[in-house]
Order: sequence, then structure tokens, then C-alpha cells
Amino acid sequence: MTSVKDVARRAGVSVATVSRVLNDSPTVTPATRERVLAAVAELGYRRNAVARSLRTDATRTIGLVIGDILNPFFTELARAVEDEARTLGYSIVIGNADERPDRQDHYVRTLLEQRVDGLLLCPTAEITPLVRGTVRDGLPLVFLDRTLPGLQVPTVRADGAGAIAALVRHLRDLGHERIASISGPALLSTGRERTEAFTAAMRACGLPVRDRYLEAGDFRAGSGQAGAARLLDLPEPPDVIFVGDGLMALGALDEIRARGLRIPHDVALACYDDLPWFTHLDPPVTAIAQPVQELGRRAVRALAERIEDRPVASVVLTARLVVRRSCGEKEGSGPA
Amino acid sequence: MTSVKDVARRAGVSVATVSRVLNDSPTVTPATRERVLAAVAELGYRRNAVARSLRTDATRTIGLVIGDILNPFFTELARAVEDEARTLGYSIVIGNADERPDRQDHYVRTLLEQRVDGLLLCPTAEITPLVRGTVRDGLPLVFLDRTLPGLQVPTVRADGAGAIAALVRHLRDLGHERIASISGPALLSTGRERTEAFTAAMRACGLPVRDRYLEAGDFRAGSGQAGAARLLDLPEPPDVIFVGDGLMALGALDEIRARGLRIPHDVALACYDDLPWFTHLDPPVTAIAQPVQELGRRAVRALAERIEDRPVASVVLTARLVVRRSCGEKEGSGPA
DNA sequence: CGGCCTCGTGTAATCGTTTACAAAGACGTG
DNA sequence: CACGTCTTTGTAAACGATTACACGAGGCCG
Repeated sequence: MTSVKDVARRAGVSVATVSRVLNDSPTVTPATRERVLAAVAELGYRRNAVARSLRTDATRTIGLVIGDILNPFFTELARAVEDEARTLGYSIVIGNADERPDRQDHYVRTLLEQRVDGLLLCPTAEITPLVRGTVRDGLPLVFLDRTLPGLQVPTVRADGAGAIAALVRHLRDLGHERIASISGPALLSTGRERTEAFTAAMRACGLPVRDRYLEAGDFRAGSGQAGAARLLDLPEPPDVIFVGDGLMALGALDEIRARGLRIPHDVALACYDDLPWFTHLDPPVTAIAQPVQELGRRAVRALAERIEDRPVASVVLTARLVVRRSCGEKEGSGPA
Repeated sequence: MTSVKDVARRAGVSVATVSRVLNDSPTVTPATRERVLAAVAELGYRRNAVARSLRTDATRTIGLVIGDILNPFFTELARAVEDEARTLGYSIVIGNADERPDRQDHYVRTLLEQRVDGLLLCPTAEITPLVRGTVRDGLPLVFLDRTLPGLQVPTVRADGAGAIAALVRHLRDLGHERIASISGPALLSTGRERTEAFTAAMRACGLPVRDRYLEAGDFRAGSGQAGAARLLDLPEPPDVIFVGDGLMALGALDEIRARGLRIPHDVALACYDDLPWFTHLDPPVTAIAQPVQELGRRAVRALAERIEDRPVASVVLTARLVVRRSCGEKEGSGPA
């Protein structure tokens, strides 16, 4: 691999001058700049970011640790993060925690060793010592989607309480009463908050909150299926199942289909997170849509600010309800 | 940030010894090893991978440049690549080419600067000078899913010709004759090959191949919708639309739905690539499933071999047809 | 014409590792 | 006891960039 030294020799200048050209310092004569650039082109020189990072103590790289890239929410989030990072001149290194704290920590550790300039973390479950230590050491860190209590870390997330309340009102207006939810793990802020918002909304609507209608999944398809199975096995199964994310919705759908039940006639369905194919189901699925792209963009921008040592505040966007037909319709119109 | 120097001081040894402990060299006394590890723990030392890479000329990092992370095929692929890479001790840096050659090149360039140990590339369209140069320079490179003609690069991909032939036979047996396809861009090997396999299969079944039934999309939703629109606007619209990937299928479904057409009564649908939610559509979508996980795993393993300078051969797996009901059914059973 | 600025460039230190080589101590053997 | 061998450790030179500082040349002014 060619280095600045080779380029310098070829151009008949010193390495310092080459470096100056590469970093377009203004203190270099057009003529020499020309010569250096010519040498760069002739040799096919490519700057070594590793050496550069060592010297400048910056990698222009940020780490992104997400719950599960197969979860459409995170896929879209990763995409948005990537896009924004690129425009800001950062590369991203992705870590797939698979919703497991040990794997999250594995990636955080690796990313720290790689000396990423900052870290975007969708924290999995509880606070691990590693995360606590990272915060303490002052690495630029921003929580995304989820948060951890008791840590001073800016968080970019969407608040779904309003949308959930709207959903519950919608369900009540449709005459539903036995409303169950399969939420995320109570250890996750998103799981907890959505459950709380849900029970609060139920009470506000004067609807009963029954413990056995409160299932907890783990944001993966299997748990959605299992949760739906338990609910449907109840002596008095619910009218509606409100599922905590897209992957669990897939599982719940599997179960509903396997039992040959019809939506919304036998059981209605609503989902936190909106997926492109929801409109193609029959009936289309009522969902709560998060501003995913915006979440990703804002998170990267916040992290970039932190990296440049500017103070940044948390960001809370709002999710919104998208009513379709999977919970029934106002007018008692036909099945299709 | 603490460095080996600090650790060495604390443990009362030289930096060489610290390094030896860190790389568990066998030539170090249990007692000193102990002392060094204690110092590491006390100081919370974390090895600087940047410096290490500079010295060892290896980053234990591989680049993955894919067409579009939002495409479920690539999402699953990325996930599989990540998993396998982790078990082999590599991190991956992802680049989202968004099906654009310029963006692909942007990422290839960045990854080269970052000195990735190897590159997994799903090449976008034509051969760019940069890609050609990368091959020439001898960077360990493996093509994934797609290939480029005339370059000596091992490729890991799935062959769908058999499955496509089976699909066409299936369609013929169901009585379909006017079969259209929305394939990928002809510039992409996957686009080209699938089209060729499709026309060959049509001929083999004695079915006519009409040019106006051969649409080309770009593997993104919009083009699926546009292609479907053009096909359905034809004076003699097709019986069946065979879509080249999941994202375009989504677009085609949008168009079909917008026109209020019923599947398979008004137009049948089949898709190259199988998606988890296909089973939940009514009717469920007949699809061709690629062994995505296996593709990802094999690609990483192949690249790892190349990185260690062992010769590797291309890998061709086979896709398989998954018959569901979106093209009609043998027995003329009811609408549901 | 001497002194001082300014401008462009070069020299060399530095970032945090790894590792070739040297060195020093322990120990067995003739 | 002298010597070779083996084991464990240390010294210092890389890796490839950036950058503080020095330096020389040229221009300007008094």
C-alpha cells in the first residue's frame, strides 16, 4: 500500500506538504498542490484512516447498537441513521444486540475498542456495568428509542401515550371492552411506557384493566405468537389484541391464522409500529406509526453535537394513530 | 484514555510485557500475568484497536455493501452476515448503496480508507473503475447475491432457474398463459438471470414470450408499482405478474389494490423472494425462497478464507418454489 | 542596506500498539 | 566453576499519518 512517503517522494516534496494538500490547508502554493495531487492520482494513493485516526484521535465513525435488525422498526431506523451519518461524514458500525444484554455489551465493548467517536444505543433491558462505565467515562452517547432510568444521557424517542389513548378511545367507540395487550418486556422503557399508557388510557375510558389481559413479550415473533395463544386460550378471550411491535404482530397473526379466527369478527388486532404491508392484509391493520426516519436523523444530529462537545437535550417526538379496519368499523359494513 | 504505558507503570513491568499478556503470549510468568491483569482491571484499560491495527496491518473488520437495507432480502442477509462475522471475530461496517453506483463507490472508497480486511459486495449495476481497481489491487473481495461479468471474484449466490421453471410449469398447469414479469434491472446479474430463466422456462413450457409483458424495475417499491400499472393498462393485460423481489411486490400490491382488482381472480401474483408476511395475505403469495441465511454465512466464510490467503471457489445454492394460493388453485375451491 | 514580516516548506515528534532483538538471570552439566 | 541453554523480561524501532516548530527566501519599509 502506498503511503504519504511515496507520494512525497514522487512529488518531490515533504510528507508534511502532502498531508497539507490532503487536508486542504490554505498555506500551500497552487503549483505544489497540483504536483502532489498528480502524484496521488498516479500512485492511486488512498489515505490510511487508521493511521490518521491514531494521530487525530478521531475516527469519524459512530457505533449503532440496536435491538434486532430484523425488526422492521430497527431496519428503518438503521437506514435513517446511516443516511444522516453519511451526510455528516460519519460511517456507522452496526451491532445487533438480538435483544440480549450480553450481546449488547459485546458490541459496546468492541465499539469502544475501535474508538468510535460516539455511540447510538437502543439499550437492551437493564443497565449493565459496562454501559454505566461508558457513561461515566464521558463517551458521547445518545439513547435511541429506549432509555434507561437514572442515567444522564440524552435520549431521542417517540412518545406513544397520546396515540395509545386515541386507540383505546377508538376501540371503546367501536364497542370493544375486553382489550388485551402484548407489550414489550417490562425491563425496557418502551415496554413499560406503552403498558402504562395503555392501562392509563383504559381507566380514562372507564374500561376495566384485567391482569390476565396484560401479556409481556420480548419484541420477537415467537413471543407474539405465544402471547396470543395464551390470550385466546383464556376462558373469556379478549375482543382485541393490541400488540407491542411489528415482529410480535407477525407472531400473533400466525397464531390467529392457525386457529382459523377472523379479524376483526373473532378477535380484533392493533399494532404499535406501522408496517408497509399492513395495508395489504384483509382487513388492513390499525396501527400506531412512529416517526422513524425523524428519530434516526435527530439521534445522529444529537450525537454529532455531543461529539463536538456542544450540550444537547433529549428529543421526544410523537407517534400517531393510523385507523384502518382491523378493529372493526363504525358503520356495520360488509366483511370486505 | 489509559494506554499500555499506564498499565505497565502500574504493574511495574515494561510495555512489551503488557502487550504479551494482552495477546496471551505463552512466554510470560503466571505471576506477572496476574499483576498485569490486575493493573488492567484497576485502570479500566481498554486496548486501542486503532493503534493495534496500524501496527498489525489488520482491522478484524469487514465491509458489507448492499443494495438497500430496507429490502427484506438484504435485511436478512445483513443479519446473517453479522452473525457469522461475529462468531469469526470480525466486525462489519455496513454501506447502503441504495442501488446507486455512485453511492456504492462512496462506501467502497470509505471502507478501503478504513482498511477493512475484506469486502463483501453486492455490486450495483455496472463495473465501476473503483471496483475494477479494488480487484486488481488484490483486496480480499467476495461478491454476494450478485456478480459482475469478466472479473475474477468468487461469488456466493443462489440459482433460481430451477425454481422459476417450476413456477412457470405451475402457472401453466393452472391454465395461465399471459404471464408477465417485472424483473430487476438488466444491468444487474440477478435481474438479467431471472429474466433469462423466465423466458427460457416459458419457451420450455410452450408459452409465448411477449416483449410487452417483460417489465424491468429497479428493486424498489416504486418501480414495482409503475411496472404493474403499465402491465394492467395494456389492452390485453396479463393473467399473472411475476415480480422480481419483495420490495417491488409491495409496489405491485399497492397498484393492484388501488385498482380494486382481486388476486388471483383478476390477476395472479408470484414473487421472487419469500417474505414472512406473505402467508398472511389473502390469498397467501406464491414465492421463490432463497436460502438467505446460508448465503450470508457462506459469504463470510469465503471472505475469511480469502483474507487468510486460502483459495476459495464460488458457491451456488439453489432457491426453491413455495406454492401458495395467489396464482389460483388446482381444484376450483372457493374464494377464501 | 538592515531588520522584520509573511509565506511556503521541511524536520521531527507524536499517537498506542506489536515485536525483533538483546539482555539478564537461573540452572544443569562436564 | 565456567559455560551453554532456556526462560523471562526490557529496549527501541516500526506502522502512517498530523502538526508544532524551525527555517529560508522574498518583499517591504525606514
